[in-house]
Amino acid sequence: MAIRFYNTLTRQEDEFVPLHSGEVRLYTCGPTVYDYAHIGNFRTYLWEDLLRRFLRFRGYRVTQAMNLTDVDDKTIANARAAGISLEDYTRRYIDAFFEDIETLGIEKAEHYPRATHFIPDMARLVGKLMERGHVYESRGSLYFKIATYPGYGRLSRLDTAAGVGQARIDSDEYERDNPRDFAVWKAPKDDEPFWQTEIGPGRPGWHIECSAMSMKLLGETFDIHTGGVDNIFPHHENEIAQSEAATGKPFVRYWMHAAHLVVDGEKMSKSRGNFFTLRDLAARGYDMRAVRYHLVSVHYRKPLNFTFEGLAQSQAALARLDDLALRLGQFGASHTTGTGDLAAKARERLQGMLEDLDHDLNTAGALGHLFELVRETHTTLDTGRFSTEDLEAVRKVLHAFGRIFGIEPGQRADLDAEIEDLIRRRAEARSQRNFAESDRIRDDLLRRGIVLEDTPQGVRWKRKSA
RNA sequence: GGCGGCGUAGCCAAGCGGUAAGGCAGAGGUCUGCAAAACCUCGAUACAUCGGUUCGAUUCCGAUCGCCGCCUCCA
Repeated sequence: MAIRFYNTLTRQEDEFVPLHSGEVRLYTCGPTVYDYAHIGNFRTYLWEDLLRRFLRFRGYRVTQAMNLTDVDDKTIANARAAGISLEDYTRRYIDAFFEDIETLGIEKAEHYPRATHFIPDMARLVGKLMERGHVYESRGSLYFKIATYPGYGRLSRLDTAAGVGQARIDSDEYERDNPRDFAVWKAPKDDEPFWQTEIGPGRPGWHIECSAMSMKLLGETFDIHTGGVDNIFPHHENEIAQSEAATGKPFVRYWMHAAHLVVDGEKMSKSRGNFFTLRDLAARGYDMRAVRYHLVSVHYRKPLNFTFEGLAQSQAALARLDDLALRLGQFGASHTTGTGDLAAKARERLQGMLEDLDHDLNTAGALGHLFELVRETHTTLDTGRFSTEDLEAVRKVLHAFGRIFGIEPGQRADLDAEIEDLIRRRAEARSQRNFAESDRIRDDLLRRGIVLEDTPQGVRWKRKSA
């Protein structure tokens, strides 16, 4: 079964075949480090992580680069407002970003290129464009002339002949031949950081950064480039233009874009008070595993309407997965009363999951198969007729889910000795049918956030979900 | 104005030509010392509306309504 991805370039699902057999080169547009990333950003990063994990699960070696934009108008302005250097300012948010992706269980990419570390490469790329006649100068800045690149507008399907509004042109501080021409190199200003390079002093335009770093790390043509839908134009369109104009080669083979997250049906914005970072959700007591589950459970090309009710629903769904894993953990080595029917079902459900994921990462569909298996497993376990093979097969599916979705079911921190002792004492009381005492201990543990469940295999504990 | 997306049960959400997966919430029941968990049963004559194509449409085409995004920095 072939993997198919929706390709923004072709506007259809294309079969995925990497350039180099067995290897995928992936560039995921990363954060501009001027502030904490918000859950909308993480919706995209989490989806990209799922893409990476899925490709790896399918046996590909993945080389991923995610850029950190540490020089642009906002970072410069904010650093100045804070009265510190650009580097000191951005380091704060770079550190926060890495903490956040750790919190969410996002796998580390192979490369996290920082724009300020690749200035010579960008200058070299601009130099190449100059040689080839794609660039003109205006007031010390260098602009890409889109009229010199015939393919311009293919990705975003914008009509380049039609100009943008007159007001836009008049208000612009730079002079350009065509309002859609864009800066590849910005003239130095006294109060802004700039670099001395082979093409003169200045700082890079936004788009040139991704072109230079992606081609340097992944090759002039690579497999997948991702980002949010808002990046389609102008960012990705411009990347294509300058990259292909410089090399004469196709830049990216599959362009994939994630739809936005909205909150209560509205765009997230600080002024509306519906702007959330990961830290905001953690402060409200939400489980980060549930946040991950929630943001990844909706198909990436559909807008995700974030609500706290929805997050609570995801938390409950995830608890069901955790409960099954915990129940499976109660069974030991050998069970041979069954026929292996459950194992067959497990293989079938895993197959279904993978087929849905093959189909443009249909996570919601895949979860449907998984929960079918959850019910089938409980039902079989209730009958008591199952084999070790059955248990192993289900565990394997849960583990596959864990690897791909980045959430291992049944994960829980260990208990401290005092809690363990209380559980033991309750079991003793209960075995003596001293229910008053056992219930008292159970209530006490519940107050400490530990839920006990009595089963034929003995007592099972878990942490109370928020 | 141009381009693109979305509208499926109380909520979330798959399916996308053959008669509606899954999750959450809810009701009843089984099990349990009691709970919890789990299991069983119950929910859309129906997929925004109206037309069209088809033997047959939620699924294709057109129109309408509603919501959202992009066209300027943005995941």
